[in-house]
Amino acid sequence: MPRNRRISESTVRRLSIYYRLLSGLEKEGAPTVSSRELAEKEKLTPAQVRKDLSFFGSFGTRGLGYPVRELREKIARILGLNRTWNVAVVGAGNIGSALVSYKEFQKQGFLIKLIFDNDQRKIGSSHKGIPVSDVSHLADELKAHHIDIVVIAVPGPAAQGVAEEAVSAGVRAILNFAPVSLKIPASVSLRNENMSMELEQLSYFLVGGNG
Amino acid sequence: MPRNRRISESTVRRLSIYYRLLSGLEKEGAPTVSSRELAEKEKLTPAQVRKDLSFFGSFGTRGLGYPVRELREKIARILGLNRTWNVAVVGAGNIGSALVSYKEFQKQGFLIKLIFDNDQRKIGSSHKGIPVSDVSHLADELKAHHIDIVVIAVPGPAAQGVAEEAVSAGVRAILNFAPVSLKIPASVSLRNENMSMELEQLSYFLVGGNG
DNA sequence: CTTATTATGTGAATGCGTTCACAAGAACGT
DNA sequence: ACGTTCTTGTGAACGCATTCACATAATAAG
Ligand SMILES: NC(=O)c1ccc[n+]([C@@H]2O[C@H](COP(=O)([O-])OP(=O)(O)OC[C@H]3O[C@@H](n4cnc5c(N)ncnc54)[C@H](O)[C@@H]3O)[C@@H](O)[C@H]2O)c1
Ligand SMILES: NC(=O)c1ccc[n+]([C@@H]2O[C@H](COP(=O)([O-])OP(=O)(O)OC[C@H]3O[C@@H](n4cnc5c(N)ncnc54)[C@H](O)[C@@H]3O)[C@@H](O)[C@H]2O)c1
Repeated sequence: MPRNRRISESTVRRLSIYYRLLSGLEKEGAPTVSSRELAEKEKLTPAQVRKDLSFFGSFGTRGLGYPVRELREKIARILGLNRTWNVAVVGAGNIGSALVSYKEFQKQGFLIKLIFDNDQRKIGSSHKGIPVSDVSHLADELKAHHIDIVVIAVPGPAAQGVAEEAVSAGVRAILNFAPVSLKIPASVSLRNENMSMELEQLSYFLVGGNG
Repeated sequence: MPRNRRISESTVRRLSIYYRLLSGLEKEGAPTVSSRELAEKEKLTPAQVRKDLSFFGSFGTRGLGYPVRELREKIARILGLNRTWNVAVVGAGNIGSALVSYKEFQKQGFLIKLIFDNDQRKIGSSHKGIPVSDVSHLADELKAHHIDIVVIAVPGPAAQGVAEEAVSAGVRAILNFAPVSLKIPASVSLRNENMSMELEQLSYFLVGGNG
């Protein structure tokens, strides 16, 4: 059980996948699951599943598999899903509104506490019970509400400024929907969600990789 | 210039990044750009940039760099961005509506031609000039309109069925927003956009990788 | 024309994630 | 109790992506 070792990004991504599978299995009442079963549900190999889990300990029983409930709980702790996180969304536009409307985030413990915009017509109105605040108070509000994660859903040109404000307020995790490369300290975790890029990957596949 | 060779997914993803950077540089009027400059704008090494581009040919001039306009056009051809693609969105909910409202897709050549839903109240209404069609005619309409890419924005339980319909209609590329693992033939290109997973990766980082 | 400078293109080296292969452990039937 | 079956956990082998390092070439200046 090589704890403390650096875990690869791919492994962490797959932990999310296992977590989702295990949640489903738990609802179905399955007591145990084998690495083979988990692998078949996604497009993985049993060895991959076992190796991933082995980085965090030995959770399985030889000849039997992994205890569903226990493993799900263990992964929840590893991923930090056994608690809640305070989230703020910046940009009350199409994407921002969609995110706020999405109930699953709250159920998973990602609590959207604040929404920001710079449009006076939107400020003061409310989305799903959460009032839209003025982005000019961003840093102060982020601090006051102990926001852990900031979601950036503003137009590209505004994204860098928002990111810097968030960082200055002590935020250590950003999910960015704007199609720009944010420059922030390495100590802040950044994930980009670039839908255009996804479409471009599909396009590349469709043309077969040559013009 | 090792053409025909299999290009890694990471390389293709970075091509999208280079394309965006080059588009910006072209607007600014920059005639050439070096691998070092490109690398600095993203978080890459110059060698990475050169290696990526070398898979497709020799576009640069030693001592000078790459011609911005030419390289952008070349990458556009490689990624299939020098043409248009017909896109259909299935699910006229929060995400589906956000996508349809997003003008940039059209500018990039991803033309959203059809929207589908199964809610009678939505069918017949229109989003941004595109009428919402009944999903029960999905396969026929996809064929009739020569749809290249299907975006799945329906609730998880409905996603697999939509994917199968799309595949049966000959669609070869799918962008899936539902948090499920779609089972489709390997000949169909699939990209998943799972926002919950992105938040979970951030959460993992915040807890430091241990419970 | 020569030298200094800059920057590409690419084999070779490196590093890292994935897969292999098997010893070891647990359950179950006889 | 014992053999059969199943499945984990993991060192080792493998393969692929990244990085290194340098020969090559173009430009510009003296
Ligand atoms: N909608 C999509 O489907 C889609 C797809 C891909 C990428 N994106 C990206 O997501 C981001 C948001 O897209 P959208 O469609 O929701 O845009 P939108 O225009 O609908 O919303 C942007 C919101 O941000 C607000 N805003 C602008 N500047 C601001 C600032 N400085 N501070 C705070 N708020 C500010 C605007 O008032 C608006 O309400 C953009 O960067 C876009 O490129 C969107
Ligand atoms: N909204 C978000 O921020 C968000 C975030 C993460 C993931 N997602 C995922 O994206 C998907 C869409 O989310 P949403 O928020 O837009 O949901 P939504 O409920 O707003 O929209 C779903 C739409 O699909 C339609 N629909 C349902 N079954 C259908 C079927 N069989 N055929 C055609 N249409 C059907 C519904 O009528 C509705 O209009 C879901 O799978 C959700 O889990 C959404």
